[in-house]
Amino acid sequence: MITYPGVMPRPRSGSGTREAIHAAATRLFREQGYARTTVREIAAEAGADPALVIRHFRSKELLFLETMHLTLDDEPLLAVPLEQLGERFVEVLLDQEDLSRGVFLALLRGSNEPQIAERLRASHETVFVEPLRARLSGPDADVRARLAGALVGGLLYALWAVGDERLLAAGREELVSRYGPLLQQLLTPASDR
Amino acid sequence: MITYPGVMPRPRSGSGTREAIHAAATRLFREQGYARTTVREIAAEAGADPALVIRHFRSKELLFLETMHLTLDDEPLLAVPLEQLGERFVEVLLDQEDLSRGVFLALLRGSNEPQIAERLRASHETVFVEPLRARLSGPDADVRARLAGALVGGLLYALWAVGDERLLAAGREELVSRYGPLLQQLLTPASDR
DNA sequence: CATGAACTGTCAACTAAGTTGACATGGCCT
DNA sequence: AGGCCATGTCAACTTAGTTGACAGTTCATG
Repeated sequence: MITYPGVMPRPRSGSGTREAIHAAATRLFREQGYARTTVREIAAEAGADPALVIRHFRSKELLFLETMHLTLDDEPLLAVPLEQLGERFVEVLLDQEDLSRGVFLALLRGSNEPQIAERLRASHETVFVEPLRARLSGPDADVRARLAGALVGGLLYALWAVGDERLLAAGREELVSRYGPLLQQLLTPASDR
Repeated sequence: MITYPGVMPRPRSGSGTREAIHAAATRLFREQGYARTTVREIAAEAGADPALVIRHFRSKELLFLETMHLTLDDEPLLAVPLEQLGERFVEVLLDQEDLSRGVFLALLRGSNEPQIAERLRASHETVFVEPLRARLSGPDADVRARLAGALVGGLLYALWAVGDERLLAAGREELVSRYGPLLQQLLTPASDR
C-alpha cells in the first residue's frame, strides 16, 4: 500500500469537524459569495475555532476552491439529436439553477483573485464549452463551441449577475424558445443545411 | 443663485486633492478591481491621507461608484441601418475595449456589494439593452432587446471575465462576422423577412 | 504496552484594511 | 474681526485573515 505524503485528506479519527467546516463554507460561499463570507462566520456555523478553519484548509481562498465546483449533469444532453441541442442545453441550464447559480456567481464575483479566475476559466470550459464542442466537427468546431459558451454564459450573466428582472419574469419557456435557437445557429449553421 | 445644500461638490479653494484622489481611484479600480484596491493605496498614489479619502467620498464603496461609470459611445450606431446593427454593435463594443474593460470587470466582480450590483444592473441596461431597444418595435421589442443584452454581455463575459484565450486570439474580424449575425437574429428575426 | 509522530483543537496575538473622532488650519462671507 | 466650513492630519478603533505556541488524541510501530 502506497501512502501519499500528506496530499490526500486521510480519514483518521474523524470527529467530523472538517466536514462541518466544509459544509458551512459551501452554504455560505454560495449564498453570500467570497468577499461577504468571513472565516469567523464559517467557523461559528461549524462550531469550530476560526484558526482551525485555516489549519484544515490553509487559507480562505483554498477553502473556497475546495468547496466551489461548478458542475452540469450533461447526461440529458447525450441522447439529444444535434438539431435540438440548442434548446435542450438552455433547458438543462435553467433547470439546474439551484445547483449552479450560487457557485457561478461566487466564481464570477470572486474572479478578482487569480486562482478563482483560473477556476472560473476551467469551469466555463468544462461546463459550457466542452459538452457542446464534443458534438461538433469541422475545422471551426472549437471557435463555434467557444462562441456558444459565450452565448450561454451571457444568459446566466444577464439572469444572475445582472439580475434582469424582465428576463427572470419571462419564464423558462420563453427563454428556451427564444434563446435556444440562437445557440442552435452556432451548432448547426444555416450554411450546413 | 440657488445653493444646493451640500450635494454638489463646490469648487471652493481647490487644492486639487479631491481630483487627485478621484483620478488615482479611477486608475486603480480599473486595473485591480474593487477588492484588490485599498483606500490606503489610493491615498498614497494621490499623495493624501487615507482618512481624507473617506472624508471626501464617505466610503470606499461610494468612491468606487463615483468613479466607475460604464459608457458606450453609441453615436456610430445611430446612422447604421437596422439590418447591419448586429455586426456594427459588436464592432463598436470591441473597439471601445480600453474604455470599457476595466470598468465592466470591476462592476461585475464587485457586484457582491448591493450598491455595485445595482450599478451593474443600470449600466447593463443603459449600455447593452437601451441602444438596441431604441431601434426595435413591436410587443416583444423589450424581451428581444434584453436577450440581445444577454448575448452581448456574454461576449464580454467570455473575453474579459473568463479570459477565453482562443476567443481573444480569434481577433476582431472573426468575432464580428460570427457573433454579429447572432445578435442580428434578435434584432431582425427571420420571421420578419 | 509504551512511545513518538501526526493530527486535532484552543487561545492569544499580529497585520492589514476601512473607518471614525479629535483637533488644527486656512479661506470666505457677513 | 469673527464665525463657519471645507480641507487636512494623526491616532485609534473594529473587523478580518492568518500565525505561533501549546495541549490533547490517536495510531502505527518497537
